[in-house]
Amino acid sequence: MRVTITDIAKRAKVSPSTVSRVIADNPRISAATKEKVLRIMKEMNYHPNIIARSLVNQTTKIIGVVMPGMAEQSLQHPFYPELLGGIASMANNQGYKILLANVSTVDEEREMVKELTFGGITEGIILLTSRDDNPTVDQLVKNGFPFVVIGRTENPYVNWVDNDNFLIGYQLATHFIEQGHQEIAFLGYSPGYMVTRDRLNGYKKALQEHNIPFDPALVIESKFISDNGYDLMKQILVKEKRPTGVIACDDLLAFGAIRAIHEAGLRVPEDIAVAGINNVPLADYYNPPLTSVKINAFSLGTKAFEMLRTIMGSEIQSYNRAIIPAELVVRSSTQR
Amino acid sequence: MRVTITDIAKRAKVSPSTVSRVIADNPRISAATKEKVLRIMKEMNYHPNIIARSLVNQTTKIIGVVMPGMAEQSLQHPFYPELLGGIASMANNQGYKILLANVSTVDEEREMVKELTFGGITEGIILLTSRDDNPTVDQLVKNGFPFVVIGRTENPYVNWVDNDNFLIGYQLATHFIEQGHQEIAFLGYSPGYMVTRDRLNGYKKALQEHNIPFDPALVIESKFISDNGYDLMKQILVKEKRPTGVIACDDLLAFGAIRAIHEAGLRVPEDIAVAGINNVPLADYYNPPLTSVKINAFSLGTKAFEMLRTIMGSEIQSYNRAIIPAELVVRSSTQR
DNA sequence: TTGTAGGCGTTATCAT
DNA sequence: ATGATAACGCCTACAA
Repeated sequence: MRVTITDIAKRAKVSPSTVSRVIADNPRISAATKEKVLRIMKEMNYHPNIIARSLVNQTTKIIGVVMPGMAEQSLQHPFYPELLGGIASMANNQGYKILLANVSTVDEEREMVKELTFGGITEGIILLTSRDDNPTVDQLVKNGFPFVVIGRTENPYVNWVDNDNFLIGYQLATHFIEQGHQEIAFLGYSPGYMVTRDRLNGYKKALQEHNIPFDPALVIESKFISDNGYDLMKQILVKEKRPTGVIACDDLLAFGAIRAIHEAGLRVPEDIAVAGINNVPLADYYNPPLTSVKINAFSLGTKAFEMLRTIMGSEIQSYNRAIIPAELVVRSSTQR
Repeated sequence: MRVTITDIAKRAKVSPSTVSRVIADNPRISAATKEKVLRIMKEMNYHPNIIARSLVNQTTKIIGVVMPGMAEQSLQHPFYPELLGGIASMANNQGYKILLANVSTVDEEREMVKELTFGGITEGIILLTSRDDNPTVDQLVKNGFPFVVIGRTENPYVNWVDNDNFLIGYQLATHFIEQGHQEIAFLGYSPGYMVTRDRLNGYKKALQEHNIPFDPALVIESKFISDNGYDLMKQILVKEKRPTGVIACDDLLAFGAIRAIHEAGLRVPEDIAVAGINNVPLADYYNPPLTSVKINAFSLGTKAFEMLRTIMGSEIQSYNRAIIPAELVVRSSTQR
């Protein structure tokens, strides 16, 4: 049996409320009893029951983090863990704990969010998503529950933090153009995911600004995060008009692409320059080192938590957006 | 204000206990009232308060996962997220939620574990650790709180799941020896971490079995997980007696080492063969593809949860160990 | 300064 | 089949 406030009270010959006051560090208590109670608490190895406290306070100091398909693949990607690290670090030193929810299907997500919101166990939610049509988001909006989305959504009534993916696409494409490229393939476009759409649009904008016609044949679709860059690249290599540059929507895609290029007897960057996005640790170690875009996932996480706190603490409704700057990291894979 | 069981009761003109019975699907209730209550619950969008329920049930359906230094670097490593995925997937479909605790210091870890155990919020704990002297472990043992360690510890009174690191070291070394190597460096030994010690011992055993003298000069120490394989390898390359093979305790270390080797104008595997451990996704994409050991982190996670459940559900004390088999994945980096 | 009593939302026991 | 009541462990007016 766990030791409770009443046990302490009995032993100290005081009332439970007195003990409670000691715990709360209430000033209206004599130094003597305070010290005595404190001593006994230590003796009996007392620890307050968080559940009971939550029930009366209506506050749990827990936030929920909902990740899609974690069990399967998402967490495999360095992007997610870094994000999580950011959230956790911020949450932790503000005394919050993180309830991690991995959901594999949209239905699961809906149910999970329902539980987390109505169940009273969670004070706020951070939702990782990048899909356009997320019913969960609409649901949360309807309930007026405090939540923040990481990844841009089209629903205007949400608080979100994200990178400027349009800018990322734009900067990458500009970088290639400045290096003299005209035929630049875009690898890993995934309709239904705003991320890749924004990036593609940025890419188009850059082309347009330099009067380079946009060629849809150079856009290769794929699932958002996947390791099939190798196959995608082979699709490109068989075409008669070979691009001189490749922008991949993810570093893993880029690595696969490079392998395909090498196998075809071509060199990177001399024959085809390649860049990725996300700047995974190994981008720097790869051969050749891969030009990429640092997404600052950790900051995305910390910012998201910060925003959530603001929302939770405030009575006035507001819809906030935060853009975490991304950073082009140029390495040998795109340098002549 | 959130809608409670009493609100439902009033509206349905029944007592709270009746509503509670409906929720619990108690058979001793008339179909009529049951249906009515159910309907009103839906109408009013009722959801049970998990906190209140936990308080009376003394059960939360939450387990804690404590990771060291997550905020900083651990989570960066593909190993951890995969582990987490395994735990989460298992937990989820058994109706458990995961409370994620990232701790950066030993003190923090101790405090966190105290809160999680005595606070009553958590029914069991999975502790990720690989350090020998973990006071937290001793503490948990002392309290008789259900917990499972991922990573072997020396304390005999713990339940743990791990790979057979001795075997991993042994198999890797044997593989090198079979390829004709005699001078095999061991990169990334880290005293204080059982993992690397076990691996080193396995390596020694293999040497011994083949009558190859053990040369301490070939063992290069480093912090457990770090990205300084490049520098470590340079230390080796300046030595007069150059090894023909390198076993790195982690793939990232191996990647760095390969870069150093290439920079020195040598080839992998022709001049020096290199293998890593953990089989990160990019091992396969690297140039050359890296021989590594698949750790099956996901299984480590699922098994850990399974074990935890067993412990939580059983009154009889027992100390269980589970070994998740690792698997040597031979690629070009060690093949002539 | 300290104690008493009521309540947070639920479940479980005992009546009816 | 249903209702009243106590309890889970803690907090907080209100009293003393």
